[in-house]
Amino acid sequence: MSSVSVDDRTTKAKIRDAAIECFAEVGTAGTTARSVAAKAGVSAGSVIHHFGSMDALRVACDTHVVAFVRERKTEAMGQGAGVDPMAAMRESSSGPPVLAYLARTMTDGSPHVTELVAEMIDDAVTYMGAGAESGLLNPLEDPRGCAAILTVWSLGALVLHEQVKAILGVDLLSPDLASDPRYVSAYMAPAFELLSGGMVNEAAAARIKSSLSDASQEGH
Amino acid sequence: MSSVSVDDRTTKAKIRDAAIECFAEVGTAGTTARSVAAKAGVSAGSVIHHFGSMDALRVACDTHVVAFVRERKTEAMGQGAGVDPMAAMRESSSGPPVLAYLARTMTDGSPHVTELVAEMIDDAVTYMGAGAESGLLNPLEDPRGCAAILTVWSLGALVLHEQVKAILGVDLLSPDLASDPRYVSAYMAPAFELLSGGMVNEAAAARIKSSLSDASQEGH
DNA sequence: CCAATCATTGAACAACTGTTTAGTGTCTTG
DNA sequence: CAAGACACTAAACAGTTGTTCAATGATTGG
Repeated sequence: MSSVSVDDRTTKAKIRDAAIECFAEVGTAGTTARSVAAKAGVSAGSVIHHFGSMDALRVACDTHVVAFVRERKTEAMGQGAGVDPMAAMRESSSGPPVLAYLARTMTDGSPHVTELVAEMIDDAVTYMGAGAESGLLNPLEDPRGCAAILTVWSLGALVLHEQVKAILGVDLLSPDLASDPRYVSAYMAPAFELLSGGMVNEAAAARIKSSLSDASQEGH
Repeated sequence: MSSVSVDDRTTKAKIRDAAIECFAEVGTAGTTARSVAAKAGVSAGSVIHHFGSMDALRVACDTHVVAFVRERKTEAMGQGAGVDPMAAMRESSSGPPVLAYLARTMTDGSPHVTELVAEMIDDAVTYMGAGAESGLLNPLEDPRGCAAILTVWSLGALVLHEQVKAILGVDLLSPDLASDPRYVSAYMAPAFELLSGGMVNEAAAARIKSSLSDASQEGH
């Protein structure tokens, strides 16, 4: 077995993975060609030689991460709808830190990432439809709208993982998040309370809902 | 009236406001001393002269924005609890773009911003308590936890405002957001549906809840 | 085995960064 | 009115940035 602790990645792949790490750690503007080169164990010139420019490297990382996430997603969907579609990406300990990369670069406006978000909403619609059929979830008036909001909230919490850690003591990027008791008690429990009819009074909600639809009618 | 279209701000205040704009537009790492100077109509040396260093300027912006938000917050709380505590900051059209600044810098880990988030959670607890007394909201098992989750979701959506604009066609930073019919129909309506007991089936939620509390007990 | 392509490097480049400095006005204060 | 403190600037500084380039070593196809 020659593959024991031997890095058989291409130099280009090494550089790409190192860049993903850098982007995840210090952000898009903070990563330099030389820091990527140092982390990959090559020269700065080699980074440019393989990718042409730092912008192109950024694009290559975007497409690679998005493709990676896409794979894991379809993998996870094949095994039935879990409650947490992001668990698969979190728990893949090997390879570059794709979740941290997404959390960092989601605010930098990459078109690939925006596409990915749209796909995640599509997936959420599917997941929630399956949950409705199994009786876990109620049928919704606006399934796509609800899936979009829920996805944005979920991704937003991920982007704010540092704030979440400071406030709730929970690291949303931790690979073994699901088994963290604080995650269950401080994050999942309140979230479930809010989403299982705990927050807005139903009678009041009906009143507000009608006034909302009135207001949106005015707009047309 | 000598105040008609006369900028009576101190040079220092001009520089600070220009810096807030720059940070909001291109982020912490993207703003340079010269770009701030250009926007303020002064020289780069003057920026350093007034603030000592770029890091100190960043801190000054943080503290100023946080203080500004604090003022508006207590102002809004004095006038009774509205549904949207961030409306006041959004609609203050004059002055630097504090909301955009927060949305940009919230991921850059400033201690002042973290403090502010903690305060916003405190406020949310108060708001939600008032809502419960007025009958709009149900009493919650974990008021603080729910307030924290709701605040993180709300701020996360703000941080992802560019993604939200691309997906829902709604600009969460727009000063007249509340009167945008797309905001009402594409954001508020689904959010209300989710939070008014629309999503998780109550019977299923009860089952999950008990299993959640079991799991968190194991952790101790 | 030779030639040609490719990978890789260290040095050099211009452009930019934050910051310093010396100098010039412009106030305030005695 | 004189003098010192302050505001402000343009120029220069050292450091870092992305990128280029010439040179060397490795691979590979004929």
